Amino acid sequence: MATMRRRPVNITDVATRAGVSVGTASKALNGRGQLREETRIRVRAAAEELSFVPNAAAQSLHTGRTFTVGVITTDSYGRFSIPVMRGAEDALGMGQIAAFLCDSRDDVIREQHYLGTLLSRRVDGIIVAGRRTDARPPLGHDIPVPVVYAFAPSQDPADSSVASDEGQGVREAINHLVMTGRRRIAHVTGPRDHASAEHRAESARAAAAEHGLELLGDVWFGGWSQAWGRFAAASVLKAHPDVDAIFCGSDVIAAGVAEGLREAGCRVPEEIAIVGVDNWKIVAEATRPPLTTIDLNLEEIGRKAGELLLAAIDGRTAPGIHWVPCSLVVRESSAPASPSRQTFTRRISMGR
Amino acid sequence: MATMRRRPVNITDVATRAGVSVGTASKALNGRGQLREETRIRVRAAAEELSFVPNAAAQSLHTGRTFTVGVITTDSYGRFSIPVMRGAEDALGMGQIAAFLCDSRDDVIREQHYLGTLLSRRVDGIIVAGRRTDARPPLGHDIPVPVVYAFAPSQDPADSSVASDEGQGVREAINHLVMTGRRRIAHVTGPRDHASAEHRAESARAAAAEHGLELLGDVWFGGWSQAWGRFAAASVLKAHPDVDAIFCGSDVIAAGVAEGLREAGCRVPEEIAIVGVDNWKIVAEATRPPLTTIDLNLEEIGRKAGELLLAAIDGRTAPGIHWVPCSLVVRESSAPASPSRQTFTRRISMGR
DNA sequence: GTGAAAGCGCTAACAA
DNA sequence: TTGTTAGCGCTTTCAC
Repeated sequence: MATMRRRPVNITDVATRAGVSVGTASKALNGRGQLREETRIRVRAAAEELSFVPNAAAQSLHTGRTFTVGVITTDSYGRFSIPVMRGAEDALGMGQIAAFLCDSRDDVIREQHYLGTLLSRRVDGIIVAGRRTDARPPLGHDIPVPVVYAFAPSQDPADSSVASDEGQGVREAINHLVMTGRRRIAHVTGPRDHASAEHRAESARAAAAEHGLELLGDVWFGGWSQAWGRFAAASVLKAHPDVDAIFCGSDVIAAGVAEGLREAGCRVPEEIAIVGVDNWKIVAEATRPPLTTIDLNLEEIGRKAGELLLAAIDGRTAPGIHWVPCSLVVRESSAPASPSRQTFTRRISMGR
Repeated sequence: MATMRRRPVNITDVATRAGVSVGTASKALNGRGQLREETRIRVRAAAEELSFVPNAAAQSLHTGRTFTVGVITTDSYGRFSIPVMRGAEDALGMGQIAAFLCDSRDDVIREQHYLGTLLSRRVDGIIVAGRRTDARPPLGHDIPVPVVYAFAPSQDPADSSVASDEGQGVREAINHLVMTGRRRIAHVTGPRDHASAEHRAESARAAAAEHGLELLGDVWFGGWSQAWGRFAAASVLKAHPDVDAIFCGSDVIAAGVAEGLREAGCRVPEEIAIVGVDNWKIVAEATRPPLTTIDLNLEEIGRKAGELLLAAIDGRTAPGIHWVPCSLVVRESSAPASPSRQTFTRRISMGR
């Protein structure tokens, strides 16, 4: 029930109620000092009856710590920041430390504003969760509390950052395709001027080269949309009728590719395998067939960031970028084609 | 750059630097009292040089206010809570008031834990953002700060809640379908035991009845998945070949229905119109054709909740459920069928 | 074992 | 116009 506001219960109230001094009450509640067991119990009972909740602000005035961290995210939509934050929360001791979530909406002014807000609240540290995978400018200079960058690393190598090892993830995806019998691999991805697209493309080229392969048509840059995926599927089929796998720069693109292939009468995964990136379940699991995809392990990134922040708060800083490996989540879209079927379908494809 | 932690600058440092007393420094910085302009400037300069940021905890000790509110969400995924929170933030004065975001992960224990955390931080108020649209148990009894429930209203009518007027939204959707020439409307939705599904279904029945219509096959309950939408599309077509509109309980279901219809060779919107619920853009805009859908106006709900909370903090409580109207977002999936084409397609459908 | 008192950073009332 | 002081809620010596 929405109750009338009243002066909060403080430790003096508790002490009075228990018939002791505030000092004693404090000791009793925090289990410090030498107290008679009976007293301790009496104080605790009084606190219970009055629903006493200690004032964290007053405590922090003393300890110099607030047991609060700030999380600044540039990702309004929350798809990246929520998992990161959740992981961070886990690391930060199951809520022993609370988190201020600030959504900067990718606006520098807002970000600085929030930085001020956080500093005035004397947070013990700050996690900056980005949306892009390319490095970002540092939050500021001479920030008096530790800062850890999550997902989007800081451009300053002296900062602590946690990032996804996409190179390794992409390599695993390509290896997986090759090991399940695919050799004619195309790569369909986002815009050429997005660092993450370019970076994944470079990794894909390198991974293919390790197997003595070249990507069909090098890289198909476009957009992050499902529509681009559909369009690209048709284009790739036309230019390379013998394609047997399409590695996509995102799950959304992959969903579009799956749709495009299906409409072109192409069977996935029998004729062509698909692999995406993100493991965004709402997309990956709803696609037909469900997508094999690279999970960026966002929660793990958040957890690692939380751990690094805790260590830094504790005085043990660890500058540089800490890479978190990706995991390949295998679903139906990349099931190996059986050899016999493979030959059969290949012929079909060739004749298209 | 990650800088070494050091004792934060306090107002005493500023005062010393400016050669005045702390009281004077306080007045200068807060623009209170009578001061010589020159002094004010000197103090401000000192504060600037030292990068002084006032300690909000110490301030709150005095004012009894923290200018901080808590937002407890049960929605781990963030799809509902993020827009709500963003709206709330707007209302809370563009960051003059900061928000603690606590993700209870739909767990009562966690929720109570966070409640304690928030109360110990002496938040000025709490917003509880739910995921379901049905009423939820109150956060607790005798909570010493105002609480406003957003999206999922409280079961206690004495509480302040902000909810989506889904009945109105559904009515608008059905009216839209009827006004664009549809008369044989089916309703495909989530599980029968979900309050929001049952509630939307009831509204759909009532709205249809206002036009003297009955829903085809009453209501098709199932799941919230795209797969159910696909399956349902086929079922509805089979049972009612003359269906000319399908109103879906969510955008995800609607996406499945669209897919199912397309695969059955049915053209949308020429033969059959589709309307969804959520205006979840990633789904609604990616569907072919893009979905007409009911927007629950989550941001507006958050904004309203923020306003109510501010008023309540100010002593002006407003118990009861405050309904926020939904908006119908019209896209291609419900474009009116041209009369001639309508006749043509009808015949096709009948012959299937 | 318990109480009294100082002090954390800040503001506001009062003194000078 | 500026300085001094009490006190917000709490913890922590240090006396008793």
